[in-house]
Amino acid sequence: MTPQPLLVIVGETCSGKTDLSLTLAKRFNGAIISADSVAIRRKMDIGSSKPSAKEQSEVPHYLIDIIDPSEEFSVALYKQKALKAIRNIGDNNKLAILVGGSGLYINSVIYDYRFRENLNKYQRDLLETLDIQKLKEIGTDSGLAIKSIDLNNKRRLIRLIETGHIRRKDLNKARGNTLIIGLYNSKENKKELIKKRVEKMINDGLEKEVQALRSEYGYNDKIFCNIGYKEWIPYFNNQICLDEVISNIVKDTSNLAKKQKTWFRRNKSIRWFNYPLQKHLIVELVTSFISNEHFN
RNA sequence: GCAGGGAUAGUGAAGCGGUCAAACACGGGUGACUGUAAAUCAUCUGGCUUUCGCCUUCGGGGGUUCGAAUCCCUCUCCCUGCA
Repeated sequence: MTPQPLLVIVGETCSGKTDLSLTLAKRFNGAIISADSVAIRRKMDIGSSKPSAKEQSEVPHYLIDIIDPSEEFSVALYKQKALKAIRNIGDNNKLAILVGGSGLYINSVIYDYRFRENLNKYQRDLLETLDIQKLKEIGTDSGLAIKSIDLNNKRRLIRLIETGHIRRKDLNKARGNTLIIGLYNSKENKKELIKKRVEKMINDGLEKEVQALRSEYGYNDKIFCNIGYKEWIPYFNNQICLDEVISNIVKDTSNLAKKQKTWFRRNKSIRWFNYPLQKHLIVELVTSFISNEHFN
C-alpha cells in the first residue's frame, strides 16, 4: 500500500523553511508538522522563532507548544506524535508538510526509526551515576556491541544499555511517497541573516521571555541548554553585557547551522534548492509530486 | 623617581636550564550521531608535509651556558606598593 503523501522541508536555521512551508501549505491545502525540538515547548516562542500566531492561524500547525518548557521528551515520543499528525492531516484531506531543523526528529519519521516499547526509566537514573569505565563493563558483560559506538559518549553508552541493541542506520531507504526538500543559502549572507534574526528576537522581547522562564523554572537544563536561552545566564549574573549576549547567540546559531548542514548532507534523499532563488522550481516540483503521488 | 610583579599560540593561562611547538581551558575547523538532539561525543587547530619529519617561535636587543621561554644585563610596554 502506498503511504500517504508527505512533503518534508529541511535545512539549517535561517534557510527559509517557515516561509516556504507557509507558502506551500496555502497553495496546496497543506498542514504543517513542526520538527523542532524547541518550538515543541510552550513559552519558548521568540528564541525558537516559532511561527507567529497569525501564521499559525492561517495554516494548521502540529507539534508546536505541546509540552511544558521543563518537561521530559524524546525522539520516540516525537515520532509517535508525528505519525499521528500525518494520519490526522490525511483524514482531513490535506497535504502533510513536515518542517524543521531537528534532524533526528525528521529522520525518525522518514526512516521509520524503531524504538523499544517499554523503556526502564528509573534504570537511567542509576546508570547516570556511574562513570564511563563502569558503563563499558556493564555493556560488555551484557554482550552488547559497545565497540560500535563512540565509547566516550556516556549518553550513548547508557542508551545502548537501556535499549539493549544498536539500530543500524540505513539512509537510503526513506519513506515512500515522500518528497524531501532541502534549503540552503549562499554562504556570504548567512551570517547577516542570522544577525538580523537575532536582532529581531531582541526587539521582540527575548530578554523578557528568558527572564520569565528563569523565574518560573530556574535554570532548568531542558530550557537553558538551548541557543537563544543559555547565553543569558552570564548576563543575568552581571558577567557580560547585552552586546555580548547578542554576539554569543549569533555565534552559537551559526554553529548550529553548521551542525545541521552536516547532519542533512548525509541524507541522499534530499533534493536541495537555493532559497528563495529557486522557489519557483520547488513549487513546480511539489505540483508534480502531488499530481503523481508516486515518488521514490 | 624608588621598590616589587608581569609580557608565552586567535584569547585566557601553565611551564621557570635539556624530554617545549609548548599542558589546560575557551574560541575555530572537520566529523559521528535511532529514546535529553539547539543535546552528547570524536578529531584536528604555528608553518610546510599523507606519515616520518623539517622549519620559525615564548615583548625587543645583548650576554652566561654544551644547551635558555626558563639565569644575567639592557630597552619598550602593562599592573601593584612607596614617593
